[in-house]
Amino acid sequence: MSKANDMFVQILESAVEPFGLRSKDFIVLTAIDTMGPQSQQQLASTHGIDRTTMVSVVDGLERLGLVQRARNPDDRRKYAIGLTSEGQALLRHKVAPAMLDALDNFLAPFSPDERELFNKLLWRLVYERDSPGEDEAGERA
Amino acid sequence: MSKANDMFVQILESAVEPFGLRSKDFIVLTAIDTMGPQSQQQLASTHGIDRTTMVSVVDGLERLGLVQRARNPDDRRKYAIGLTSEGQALLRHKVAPAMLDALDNFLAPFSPDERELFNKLLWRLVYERDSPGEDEAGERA
DNA sequence: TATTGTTATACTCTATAACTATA
DNA sequence: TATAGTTATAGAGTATAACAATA
Repeated sequence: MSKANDMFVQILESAVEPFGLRSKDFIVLTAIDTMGPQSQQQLASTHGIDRTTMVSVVDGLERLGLVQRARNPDDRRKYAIGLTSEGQALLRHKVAPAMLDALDNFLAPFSPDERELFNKLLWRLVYERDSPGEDEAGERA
Repeated sequence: MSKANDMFVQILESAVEPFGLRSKDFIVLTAIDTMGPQSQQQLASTHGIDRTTMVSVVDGLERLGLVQRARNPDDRRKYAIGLTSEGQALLRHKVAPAMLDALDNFLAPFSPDERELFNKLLWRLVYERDSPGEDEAGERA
């Protein structure tokens, strides 16, 4: 399991590395492209990233000219982190295709049916579970 | 994938934590119990752990009285790290069962057939792959 | 008072370099 | 000269605490 995940992570990291990105950057760019401009808190909490870490992630993306920090006029404490046109173009035409390629490479040992099956099993493993930590009364010493 | 692995790791770590152990410790203890006394280098390289890290892993296990450092008489540079009787008893009767319990808990969403299927798919994902990095000539820009 | 973003700081994990003793 | 073990050190990566601006 962990070995497969290590390969998975390394393949995805290698896919975005030529663009000077980490997989975290891809996640953030995709979230903005999909959901629209968001605050750093939203971007952080949605993806289980610490908000202080998100500062440097956005710093890096801004330095690359891929996102821009605009203030949210409705709540001036928040930013509205949005994609620049360059950021959107790079994500859609270069980075996302590279990620899809990498995922395809990772799943190369599987047939299309097996890919679907594997995905379903993984999904159930994560989400089809009794409320975690709720039945700890029955734990063994 | 990574989310499932995070759960996997956390469940296994929680299983050995009551014994004051980390999953790395379990791996080392099991390796010694299975293969017999080994040098720190063997223990390290076999499981992709750095040899300097292995020093502190063995330090911790020795402090807990679970392993002992004996010199290898055939090559006095090497240790022969062996289990103490306490270490073997704890591993076999407490830690290993806790690990099996944890694994069972992790795979709870699956039926027996699905567990076997999932294992086979994972195995193929890791090992049924073209020699990694060999066909990079065909990589895209 | 609480929240957003920021900075400085600390902590964990791991890797590198240099040393010793042995081969 | 090379290897096993050790130590000190440095580098990621991440988390905690405290602060300013805003709500």
